[in-house]
Amino acid sequence: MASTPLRRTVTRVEVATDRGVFMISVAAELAHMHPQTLRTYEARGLIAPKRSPKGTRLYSHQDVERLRHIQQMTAELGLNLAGVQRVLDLEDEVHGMNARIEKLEARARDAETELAERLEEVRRSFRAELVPFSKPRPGTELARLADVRPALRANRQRRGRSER
Amino acid sequence: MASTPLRRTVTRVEVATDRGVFMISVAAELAHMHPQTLRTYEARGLIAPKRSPKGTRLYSHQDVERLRHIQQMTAELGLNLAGVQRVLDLEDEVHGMNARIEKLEARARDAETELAERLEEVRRSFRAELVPFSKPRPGTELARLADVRPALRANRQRRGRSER
DNA sequence: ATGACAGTAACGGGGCGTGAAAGTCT
DNA sequence: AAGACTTTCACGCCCCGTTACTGTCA
Repeated sequence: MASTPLRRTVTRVEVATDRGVFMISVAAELAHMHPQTLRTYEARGLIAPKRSPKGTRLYSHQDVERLRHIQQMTAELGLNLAGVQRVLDLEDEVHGMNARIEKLEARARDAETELAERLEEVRRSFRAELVPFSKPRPGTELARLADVRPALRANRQRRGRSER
Repeated sequence: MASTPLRRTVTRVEVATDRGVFMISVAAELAHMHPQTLRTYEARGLIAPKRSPKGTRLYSHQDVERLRHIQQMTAELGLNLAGVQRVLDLEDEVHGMNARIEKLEARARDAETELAERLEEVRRSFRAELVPFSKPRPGTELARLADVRPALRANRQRRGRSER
């Protein structure tokens, strides 16, 4: 039986982050916690692992991440579980608002460039269809239409005042 | 000594909300706390009352509000002080973000109505100076210029897709 | 001299992590 | 039969609100 020495190999597996794959002992070790602590957290509603058909808890990658986050709050910052619960709620809220802000910023930016583009387009069409045309008499609507940039500038200033 | 019976009267005073006016015993009573608890909170950095020239703590109306808020978190929700600290920070953040969202929403709304107004104005000027004018031939730039609303509508839809 | 302030220190109840005991399933 | 899961319960540490003691000032 001169067996070849055992060799430790490394494998890589693709798993959905919300798929329950770790049993409680593994999840506890990954999160540096006591298994019983994980059960307590579940009873408190801080975490909700899936269950196997046999009833054993199955923790997903996301669950482990959450556990680590909780561990950091309790061990390093000294929060109790009531505090953890509240903080998790607030952090969710903050993330939601951040996403909202991103979208609003993009929308505001779009609307402004849209405005500039549209006016530019109008100006171009105007010229294309009426050329050749003599320079509009100063002070007329046509004169203003011939160059819309001053309006845009005034526009930006007006908004700038009410901001930040 | 047939003194007239004492009569309790009510007075009203205007005071800046950040002006230190309550000594510790009063502030403690207003917040339903023990005076010593207030000193502990100050040592923990949860509250920062002003000081009189003699060194006695002076709590403002805002301070009392904050104390009540802390009291509600510890007594009703069961947070410990570490949790309170973190929650207060997060709540500040949420308030700041809320203000930011308000401004962004107003700005986006302005930009959109601005766009509509500007185009409408262009259209009106156009008509005013060129009337009487025959109906533009369909498919020409002039036909599109004569009514800008379809462009606006398409515009809104395009933005709508990338939203919420 | 009384009373409210200041600070430091000790008691005590409750939260929570850990460990043990007992049952079930493979 | 051994081992890992399940639940329930008890021990013990630590946080923190309260109380008590002492000193200072008006």
